[in-house]
Amino acid sequence: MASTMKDLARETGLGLATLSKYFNGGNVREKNRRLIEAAVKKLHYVPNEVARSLKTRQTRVIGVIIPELSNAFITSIISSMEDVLRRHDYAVIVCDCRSDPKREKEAVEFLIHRRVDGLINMATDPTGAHLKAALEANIPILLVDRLIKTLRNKVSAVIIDNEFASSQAVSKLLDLGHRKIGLVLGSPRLYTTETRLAGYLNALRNAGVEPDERYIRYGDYTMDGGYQAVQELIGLEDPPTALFITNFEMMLGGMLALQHNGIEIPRDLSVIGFDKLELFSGIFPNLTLVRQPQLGIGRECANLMLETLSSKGTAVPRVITLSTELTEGTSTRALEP
Amino acid sequence: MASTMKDLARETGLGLATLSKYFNGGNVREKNRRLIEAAVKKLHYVPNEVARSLKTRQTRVIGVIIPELSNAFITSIISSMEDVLRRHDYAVIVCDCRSDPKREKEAVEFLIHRRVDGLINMATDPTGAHLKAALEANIPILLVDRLIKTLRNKVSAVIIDNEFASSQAVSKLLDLGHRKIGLVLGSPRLYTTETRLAGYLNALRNAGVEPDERYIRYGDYTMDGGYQAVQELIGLEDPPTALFITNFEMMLGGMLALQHNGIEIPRDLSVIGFDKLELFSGIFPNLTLVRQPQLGIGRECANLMLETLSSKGTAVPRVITLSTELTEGTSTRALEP
DNA sequence: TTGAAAGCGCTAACAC
DNA sequence: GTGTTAGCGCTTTCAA
Repeated sequence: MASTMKDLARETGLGLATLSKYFNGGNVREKNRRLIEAAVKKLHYVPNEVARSLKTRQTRVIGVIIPELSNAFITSIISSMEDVLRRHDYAVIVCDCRSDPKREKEAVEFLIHRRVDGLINMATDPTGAHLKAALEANIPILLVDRLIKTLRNKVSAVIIDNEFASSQAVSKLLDLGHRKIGLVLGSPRLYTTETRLAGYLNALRNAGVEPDERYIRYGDYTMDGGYQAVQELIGLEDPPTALFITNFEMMLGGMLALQHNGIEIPRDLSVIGFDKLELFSGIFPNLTLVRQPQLGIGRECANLMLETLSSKGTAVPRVITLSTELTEGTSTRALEP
Repeated sequence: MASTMKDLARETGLGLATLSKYFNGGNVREKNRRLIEAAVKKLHYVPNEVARSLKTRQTRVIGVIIPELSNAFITSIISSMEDVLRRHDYAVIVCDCRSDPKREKEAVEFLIHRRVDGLINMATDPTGAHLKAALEANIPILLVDRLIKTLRNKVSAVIIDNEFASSQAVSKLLDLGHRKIGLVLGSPRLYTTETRLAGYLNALRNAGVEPDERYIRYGDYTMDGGYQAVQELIGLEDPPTALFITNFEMMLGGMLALQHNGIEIPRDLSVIGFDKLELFSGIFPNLTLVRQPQLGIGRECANLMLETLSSKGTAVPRVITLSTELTEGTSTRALEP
């Protein structure tokens, strides 16, 4: 059986209060500190975080709910987030809800029972219904990547400037003379889908180009979806001369579709993609793309959560918007008149 | 403030024991059960798992320590593992140690403090030194993917039959008439590296082929490493006619190297790879490869851990070896004499 | 600075 | 079946 503070008290002849103070960084007489340290070593004492949690009413655990763990964009965020959090002695419980709103809600409940100190969520359910219980339980919530309208001003968030990212990419294509620009989006009601669409529309309108519905496709953020969407776009009677594909998986699928159809980039079609993931920089080396600061997102999440936690409820919800970068490759070219 | 069982007791007029029994699935008079359910609803009662943990001495938390979260093979294991575990009301704390033995050891300590019920570890440190504290604390340990020699018969494990997988792949190449077979391995001291090497050597020797050291390269399980290794192999004076590349990342890197050198598969070189990851089945569609049952590995891990936990220390350490599958594509061909 | 004692919310004897 | 009670291992007043 593991030894407890009581054992230490007996061993050292000190009181519980002194020991507790020692472990929590308080001042203890030099002689006693040595006494304690010796006893700790002798008895292999390890503080019991569970008991401490019960008393302090904080578990130092953050629950993280994500749509998919098998997604490089998400794991790189989690990875950097967990790094910062653990360095501050917070543990991370990850719940993968497989993009299923029902599972997502269950995960919230699961984590509430566990009395997590905070919740970080890349939301699957765009209505935010799943977070109601956490809101009522007064658990700090942090949204990542996807805002939820009904929770505006109620919870903090770390996002990227989707509208700008999208309009910047599209403007780039417009500048090159393209007018027929295909857009491949994620699933319809998602925050990122809607904001990226908005950026696209803005850019077109600012350039005096009337958006054409046929050029807008939804690819579910999956590779198959991207393949399908691009397939449809290039099959149009009056196909686009340029493509903006708004996530990594769809980009891969899209590239395949182009390959299968013998369409060469940028000779036949200009393409701007999304997300640079190290692993694949080699495969399609020269794509022009919108890069999100994954590591920065994770870090900001961790820090914002830490800040919220240490403010003990006085913190006002805050939205941190990180900017993306358009890195130019060789997958776009000017449209000859 | 959240309500407690005491509040429920006051509300219902029942004793704590009755309530506790109710929540733990015991028999309660029908009238009382209704009383309790009404009170739970009214007071928004949520059981406090922390208090329960303190009393029962089990946290229902499993600590998982992995070398990298940004690795599709690993996340798919974790994903299926977490799924099963959460269904049994166990939470998973994931610690990514970035393939750093120091961080790995810290993670073990971190999790011990948290009083996790069990530890699942894809080990970075092949000596197993990091697990000593957990062993002493009598925490059930489960190794995944990589065995540790010094812990033999002391801890359970879920692995694949690396030797067989490797020798099967190499035999396949031998059958096709290849004698000069290049092997790209992971980092030198890793379990998987050593066992896959052993399988390679066995297959060669069984076929009466003397292994050639120049054909054996270490690619660190990274894409760059794979690129480099393949680059070296094809640059040899007497280059191999076939390649066996023992993980997914190195395989990608290797394919790139071949591409850059204008080497066509299988015309110029036969290749067998490792791990099928859905996302990329489209990119290199017809590779012959060794497939590991990732989902099965995760599931087996979860079940074995659950079993160990419910046996309350009476369970004998057990190694579960799952088999791989060699799926034939079109990346190999018979060597013409 | 230190010690005694109360209590965090729950479970599990034990007695009824 | 149900109630009473004593902890689980810690933190934290309050006095000394």
